[in-house]
Amino acid sequence: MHQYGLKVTNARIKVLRILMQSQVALSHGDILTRIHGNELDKVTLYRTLSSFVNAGLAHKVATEDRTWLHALHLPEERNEGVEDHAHFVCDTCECIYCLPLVTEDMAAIPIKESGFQIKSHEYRLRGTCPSCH
Amino acid sequence: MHQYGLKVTNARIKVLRILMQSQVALSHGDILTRIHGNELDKVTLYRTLSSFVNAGLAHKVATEDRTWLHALHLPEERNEGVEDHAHFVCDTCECIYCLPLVTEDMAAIPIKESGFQIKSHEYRLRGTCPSCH
DNA sequence: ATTATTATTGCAACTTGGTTGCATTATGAC
DNA sequence: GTCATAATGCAACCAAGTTGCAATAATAAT
Ligand SMILES: [Mn+2]
Ligand SMILES: [Mn+2]
Ligand SMILES: [Zn+2]
Ligand SMILES: [Zn+2]
Repeated sequence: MHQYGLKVTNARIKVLRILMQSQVALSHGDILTRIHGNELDKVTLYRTLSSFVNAGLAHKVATEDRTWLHALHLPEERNEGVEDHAHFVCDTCECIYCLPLVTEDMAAIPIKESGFQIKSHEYRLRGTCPSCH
Repeated sequence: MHQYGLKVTNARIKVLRILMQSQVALSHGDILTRIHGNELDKVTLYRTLSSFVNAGLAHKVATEDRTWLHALHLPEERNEGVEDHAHFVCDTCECIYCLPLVTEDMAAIPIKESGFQIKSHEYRLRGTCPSCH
């Protein structure tokens, strides 16, 4: 965490652990309830999460119901220069999975000549996740 | 509008006109300010928009700052059975364009064998739109 | 055309997810 | 250990969207 320019605090250690243990992106509420005893102010959690995002440790995903989910960056993104990955939204459990899915080559082609200059892209899939069928 | 099972009202006519005239998806606020004199209750506008969505006349797109934009369905979707289209988000003007971009074949392949059952998908591009460069 | 049925509208109050200001406390450089 | 600076907790706040309900307008029935 030092290497990201962040002071090591109690709150950050707890939240980082929780994010590391999760297969899916987590909401503010998800994280709060996973904190034993709930002993963490909600504002502190908001600020902890955005410190992770600013430091480049995590990223956030907007959901359909106007909330943010947070997840650590994928290992692929750490090592190589992969910026964009896909997300899978489960219709049943509402979970959002980060998928190390390379979509680069898909991007430019279709609207190449239309005056849109593409810099990045997100591919979002919906359906049923492995643990829901 | 009758054909969609909706009563023809003043509010709906106004909002439908505004949506038809726009190249990009519009926010609640965008639409309110486009209404001459502002003479439309904010709740009525919310309900007008969701009546359009429920009736199958329009659709909504979630933005990064957790609000909804609304746009009429593309003509392609009306005629054929095209369900999903792509969106282009301009970094500069923040506008969101609906793109008649067929992404069907891209969907299934990469995570086919992973236990995810894909039902629909959205492809979101970011960059600079034609009127911003 | 008049009336009756039913959906739509407007207003006020409310909910929810998240932010801001500020005094207190903890971290890490020295 | 001392000190500068950043993180925390608390209360108040904000903005997008929702709900309840009485008044009103659109259409169907007569
Ligand atoms: Mn992700
Ligand atoms: Mn669209
Ligand atoms: Zn699931
Ligand atoms: Zn633009």
